[in-house]
Amino acid sequence: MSIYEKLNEQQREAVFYTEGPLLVLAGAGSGKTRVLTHRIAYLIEEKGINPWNILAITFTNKAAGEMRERVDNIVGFGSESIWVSTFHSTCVRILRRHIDRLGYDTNFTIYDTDDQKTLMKDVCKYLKIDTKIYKERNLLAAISSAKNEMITPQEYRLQAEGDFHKQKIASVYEEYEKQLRANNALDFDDLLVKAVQLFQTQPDVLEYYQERFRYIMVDEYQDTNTVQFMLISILAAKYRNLCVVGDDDQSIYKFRGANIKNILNFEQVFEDAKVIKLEQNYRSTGNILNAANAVIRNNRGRKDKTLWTANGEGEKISFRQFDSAYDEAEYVVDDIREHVKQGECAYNDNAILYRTNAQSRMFEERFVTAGIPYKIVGGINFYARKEIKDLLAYLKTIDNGQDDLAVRRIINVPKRGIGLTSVNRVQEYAAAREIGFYDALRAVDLIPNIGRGASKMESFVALIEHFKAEAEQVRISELLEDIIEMTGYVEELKAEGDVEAEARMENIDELKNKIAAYEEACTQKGELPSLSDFLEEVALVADIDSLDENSDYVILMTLHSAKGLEFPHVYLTGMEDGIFPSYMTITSDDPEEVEEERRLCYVGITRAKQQLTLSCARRRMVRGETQYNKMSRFLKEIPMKLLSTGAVFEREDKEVKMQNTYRQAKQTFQTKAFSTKPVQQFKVSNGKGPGYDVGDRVRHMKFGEGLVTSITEGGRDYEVTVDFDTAGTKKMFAAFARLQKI
DNA sequence: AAGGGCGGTGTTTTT
DNA sequence: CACCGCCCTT
Repeated sequence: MSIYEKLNEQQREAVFYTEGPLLVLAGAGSGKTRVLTHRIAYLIEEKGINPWNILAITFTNKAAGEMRERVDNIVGFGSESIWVSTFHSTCVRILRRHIDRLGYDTNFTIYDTDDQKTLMKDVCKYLKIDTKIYKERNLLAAISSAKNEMITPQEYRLQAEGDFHKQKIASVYEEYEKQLRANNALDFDDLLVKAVQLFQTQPDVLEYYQERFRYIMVDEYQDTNTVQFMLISILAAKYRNLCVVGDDDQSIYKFRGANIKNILNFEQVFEDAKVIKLEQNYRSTGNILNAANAVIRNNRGRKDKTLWTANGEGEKISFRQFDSAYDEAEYVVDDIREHVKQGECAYNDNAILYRTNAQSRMFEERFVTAGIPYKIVGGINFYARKEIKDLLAYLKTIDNGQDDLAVRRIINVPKRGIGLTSVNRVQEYAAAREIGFYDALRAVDLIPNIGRGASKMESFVALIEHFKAEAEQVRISELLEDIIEMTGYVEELKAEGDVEAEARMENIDELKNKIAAYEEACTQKGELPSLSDFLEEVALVADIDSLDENSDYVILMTLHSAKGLEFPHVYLTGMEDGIFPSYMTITSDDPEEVEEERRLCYVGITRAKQQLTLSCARRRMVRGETQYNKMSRFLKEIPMKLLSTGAVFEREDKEVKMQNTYRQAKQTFQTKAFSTKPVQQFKVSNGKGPGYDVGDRVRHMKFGEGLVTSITEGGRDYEVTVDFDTAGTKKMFAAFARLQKI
């Protein structure tokens, strides 16, 4: 029983409150994962609930794995039969069993963003839609939000009454759905939508899962969207043992349909819901927490709460402004190297966070030159790389011949002399007869006007048929080997012989490793590895899932990816208006948008346990042109007293003044939506200088105490000469030396 | 059929 | 800057 005594009062209350709807408002770092794991343990150990009856939904696969592990450590048995997974994985698992009820084949394929775009191109071509006016991206976005609100194409059509633009989208939506179905494919949103539809239309299936999932827990509830809400409400409708955990201040996924009302109105929807607030933070120092609180306080429409901590104040938050993004990266990388060198921390205690993926490049370059191990999370997903998608398309074709997209992707990869004209002929033939592309290909001799393309296509079909037969016999790893061998895929890359081809081959090796790991895992679980299973796993992994705590590298990622994680030292970079908050949100007339950015800032700050460094650059290349940005408005929301005095702030020398005028002129020119107030700059107390003067005694972290003998202005920093008592005379840059006046 | 070159365009953020 | 689509050449 003692494990529950280590929890604080509110945590314990949440753990013991097992029956009926429960909303746990858990501030950042307040131990919500602990609550969830202990709650599961409590259900099993103390309430005698069968692990089989528990469903826990997490935000990432990684979080799911960790939760299972932690429960395992507490309970010691039965944790493997708890259903812990993400919304998407949960739905796939259910759909694999029952989607035939909705007229799909159970070996459906999952389309990623890339596939969706390809399909949308086809749809637009077919409907003769000018993609200059209706961009694929926007069409897909419109469809996605419709799906997130559970609006079917038919309903969309009805709502579009009298609106030409919407009617156009309705037609696209209809055709898009039709083609998905024809390809026996589901997109990401469909996974959720079809699961809800399944429950809505198949009472026996619903009954089964309601009986099974008597206790439901949802993590990161603030980021659920309408479909997800419907899914859990319908599942929980019978037993009503629904526990949701979240923090409205950390809702950062509105752009993908997250509905903050799900958490704000939980008590209205479930009138008898119990609400428990967790406000004690165990993660961060007082200074970090106060900064976070100060920022988030500026948001309206949030549930009132203030995080507090029993941890000490800790170090001050360091803030630095640099001339360029290049300088910023240089500083951060050097700072990390220095800390590690001093033995203060390991590389993987450091995380660099930024608003957009593009910002990672600067840092990457610096890390490469510095020879420091690093890992960039996000950006281009491993499984979205060309070579990986190609090989997976082979596997998909072998697994599900109805996936036209996959077949068309590989029919001429590597080159076999099958051109676009031939492919189009087959496509037309298939469309006219309403059969699949591959099926048409099998009967290629019946297709008119194919000419000499026919024989090439026949041998392609023969190749695939060979693989299909083989797939029945051998393991996936062997199948892939054979695909590579027979198609000459790697051979072609070898012939290219450049760095890029080299990287692609490495990726292919990595794919082999992943397949081997999958097969290994299956053998361990005593299951038979299946191609469909593997492809499904692949479709739903996020890059963040591959983060490995045991490898020592600096971690770089977007603020979004950082949600739910924590690091001893966090660098929050690119703190500039126009970057963070992003240009899109500050020019938007919806103030909610900036509020979401502010929540993102709150998430970023609260990732830090001990040290937080905020940085920005005056000048930065964005999309090929130099931008001059003001400091982020969020920085100004942080009280000065929380910031370290050693930080070098704005220097009003001539060059900078000119830049200021230039950028202000530029910004006023660009948009009037920017704040009309003059830029409020942080100032060092005496107006300029590094905070000490010639003749002052100073202290250095490593060299001890000494006398400042000269200060000269360098390019973008002061060069300080110090006569140290023990270490001799050193010249150093003020920004790096971090000298303290004594 | 395929590859190279040119111009236009555009970004938050992700399962 | 980097990607994509289009057009041109071979």
